[in-house]
Formats: sequence, C-alpha cells, structure tokens
Amino acid sequence: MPELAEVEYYRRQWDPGLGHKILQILVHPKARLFTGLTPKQIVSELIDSTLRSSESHGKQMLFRFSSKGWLGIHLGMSGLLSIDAPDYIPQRHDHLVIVQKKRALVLTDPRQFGRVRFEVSASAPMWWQNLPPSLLSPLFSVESLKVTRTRYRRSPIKAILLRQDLFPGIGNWMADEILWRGRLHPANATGLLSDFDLETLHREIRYVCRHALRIIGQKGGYLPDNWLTNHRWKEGGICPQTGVELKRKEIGGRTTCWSPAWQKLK
DNA sequence: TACAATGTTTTAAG
DNA sequence: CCTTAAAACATTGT
Repeated sequence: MPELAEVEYYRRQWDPGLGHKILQILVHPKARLFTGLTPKQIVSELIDSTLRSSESHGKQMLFRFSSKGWLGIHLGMSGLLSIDAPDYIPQRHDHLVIVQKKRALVLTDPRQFGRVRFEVSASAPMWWQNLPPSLLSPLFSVESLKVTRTRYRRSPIKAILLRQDLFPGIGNWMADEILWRGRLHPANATGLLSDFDLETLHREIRYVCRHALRIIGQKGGYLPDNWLTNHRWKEGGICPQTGVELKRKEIGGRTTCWSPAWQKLK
C-alpha cells in the first residue's frame, strides 16, 4: 500500500507513543525484515528508552529513541504501523511490537518486502542523511529533470518516475496520477519529453505530492473522485476527464493505467 | 489454478 | 562503467 502519503500516515500512527518509555520489545521469531543489528541487540538497546521523535522522507521512516537508537522502517508493498493494547499478542505477520505502559506499537507486513534497520549513534544514520531531496524542496527542479531526461532517455517515463533515487516517495499509483494530470503517456521515452513537458511534470509531481500528503498523510482521508486513483484499480474504470474507459498494461515492470486520447504518445 | 498486488534488489544483457 | 529489462523475493485474494 504505502507510497509517500501513506507512509506519512502510518508514521503518525505511532505518535501516541512519543515521550513514553518502552517496557518490552517483541520481534518475529524469523526476524525476516531486520538487517544490521540482531533482534537481540535491538531489544537490549531499546528497553527502558523513550520514543523521542519520528520523521518520514519518501517511503522511508526514521524513529529516534532516547538511547541514541535510530529505527529505520520501510513498509515495502504491504507493511503498516498501528497501535494496539499493551497486552497485545503478536500475530503471524507482526514483525515488531514495541510495548509501552498504555499501548503497543505494531509493525505488520504480510508480504515481508518491508525492511527494518537499527543503529546507535549520536546523529542520524548516513543512509538517512544521504536520501535524495524531497520532491517539495527547491532542490527538486525542472533543471534536475533535464539531467534525468538525458540520462534515462530510452526508458519509459513511467519507469523513471518509480526510481526512488530521483523521485523519493512516488510509487505506482502516484506515478500514474502525475502522468494523467500532465496528459503525458506513461510509455513515452523520457528523452522525447520537451522542456514544456518537463515543466508540466514538475508542476504535477508537486501538486500530487502536496495534496496526497494533505489528504492522506494528515487525515488518512480519501482523494477526490476527480483524481485518477479512485478509478484505476479495477478493470473497466472510467477516466474522470473524458469519460472513456481507462487502459491498463504493464509498463516499466508495473501495471500502468492511463486514459487513451487524453494522454498522447509522442 | 494461475495470476496479480500502492516495492526494491539482484542479475544479466546490451 | 552505464543503462535497461527481467527475475526474484513471500503471501494473500480473486
């Protein structure tokens, strides 16, 4: 499920645990999602510490603890964070349960494509500091898109939008939404996009990120029905702009949805 | 049964 | 060394 906005939404689910002490840590017996430190080390570092703060950036999340521990979480395809009762009993797909006096913070991920990392250091981990600039920051510019256009000229623009080193947080539905809004066909070779197209792309990336974060990230709400997203999942969906049936095909390794005639191939 | 699912990494080819 | 495409990962639901 989680792209930029959903990740921010799930990050906030653990907010009730901020400022509270950790009494117990439960780790899935197979510890499949964990890299770096062993679960045993994570447990010994976090017990009796306090959850201090959290941030999300693209699809990455970082939780900071008073012990100088940093917990990084990526939700993969099916991960989610939730709150449950302090006596919660972990289920089959729960990978990490952080128990506090009044609640348990739960990480669930049935498909196990998520990843958890942990380290102890005075400042944020290097992988966090090296993340690409946010799509809402001034560092993400039309000029940077021109560099991308040259470098990945033969790939379909849909495939490039999914690259996390360039467009952190964009996933399958957001990429389709952005291209639909910009009337750009997802199969267009990136190198064929005009300067005008790149300005369009830049504007729509920011529009979709800003509004998805506001609607989903803040409140967990539903996007307006005049967005593509609410129509793209099922076969037979209708384009909110043209009323014509949407097309679906694998582009860039992922099922892609677009509106014929509305989005033209160059 | 077979395939697809809001993702990333590895592998291999060009 | 770089770009590009495909396979692999694990599980559930249609």
